[in-house]
Amino acid sequence: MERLPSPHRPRVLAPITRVPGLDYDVLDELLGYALRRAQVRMFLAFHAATRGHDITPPRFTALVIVGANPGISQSTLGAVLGIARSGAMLLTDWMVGRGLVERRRRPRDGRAWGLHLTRRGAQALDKMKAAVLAEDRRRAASLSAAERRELLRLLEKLAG
Amino acid sequence: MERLPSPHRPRVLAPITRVPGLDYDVLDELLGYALRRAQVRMFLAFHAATRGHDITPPRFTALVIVGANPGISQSTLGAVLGIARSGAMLLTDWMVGRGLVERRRRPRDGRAWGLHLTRRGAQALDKMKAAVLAEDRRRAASLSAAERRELLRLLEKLAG
DNA sequence: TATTGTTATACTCTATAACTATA
DNA sequence: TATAGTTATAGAGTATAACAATA
Repeated sequence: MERLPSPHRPRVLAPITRVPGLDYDVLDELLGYALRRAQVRMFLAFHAATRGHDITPPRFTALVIVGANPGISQSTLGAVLGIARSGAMLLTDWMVGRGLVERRRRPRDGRAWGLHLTRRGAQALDKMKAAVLAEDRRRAASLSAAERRELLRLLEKLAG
Repeated sequence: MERLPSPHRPRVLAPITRVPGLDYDVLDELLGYALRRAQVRMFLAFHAATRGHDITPPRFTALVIVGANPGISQSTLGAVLGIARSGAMLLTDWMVGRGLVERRRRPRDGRAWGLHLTRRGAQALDKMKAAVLAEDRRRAASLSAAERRELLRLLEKLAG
């Protein structure tokens, strides 16, 4: 049962275009502001790549992490995403409700669930990964391959 | 009248630390994900620099833009921030309520307001700009000056 | 005691839509 | 007709707090 997008769902960030003739003052010297603008652009790439999948960056991240780390707990998933347990729970509910992930009881610890991709989840994720990666590269086409690698390196170094 | 921070206000993003021993799969190859992590780090810098000011990145951006472009309209301000008119209105209400900005009628166009910093707003903004810029640089101290410039250049190129 | 998952609740941000006044 | 501002309303995302089950 495909969920109809409500009038409020599309929620695509507008591209933050520079308004001509305006003075941006100190904003032009702030890494934080430059990061924000670049991130909005890459979010639009993400959105274009996943159109019609009802997916968001946190949801995609969660699926990738579950896929690469089968049996991970909801709490650890929340730690990866930097959100509270209650949020990780709602996110998991969404993945389970979509039939992409299943909760399995852990043999050693009756408190925690282990999360696993379903067959359908694995198939859907493979397609999404390819599409997102391709679009991420396409939107960064204004950079040379060397510049792209250098940007990734500097961002990693900055994020710590 | 200083507004008391409700239990919900602090709302500081957790630093997205990499969980050791976990496989991040394709996320490590995505510019979008690297940008997000770096941006969270720089947001924490912003938060540290503006502690106690009840300020957020959009509010700071708005104040800087009004300061550097006196007489700007709410709609244009919204365009800079990439938000709808209604949101620009609430943002302006906040600045006016804080005594940082005032709305002045325009002589030529009775529809639009012109936004201007108050004397108090100009003083507060000067302090904030200095603090935010210093902290932005401090958090990027893991980069050399040349790397910082190169990162800014690449981000500008990417954001378009 | 500490941790995992869960539920209930609250808040921020932003969107859409309809309206008023002015151009 | 078009634009600026305004108001009302709705939804997504995430937080805190309290609780039960398990460790």
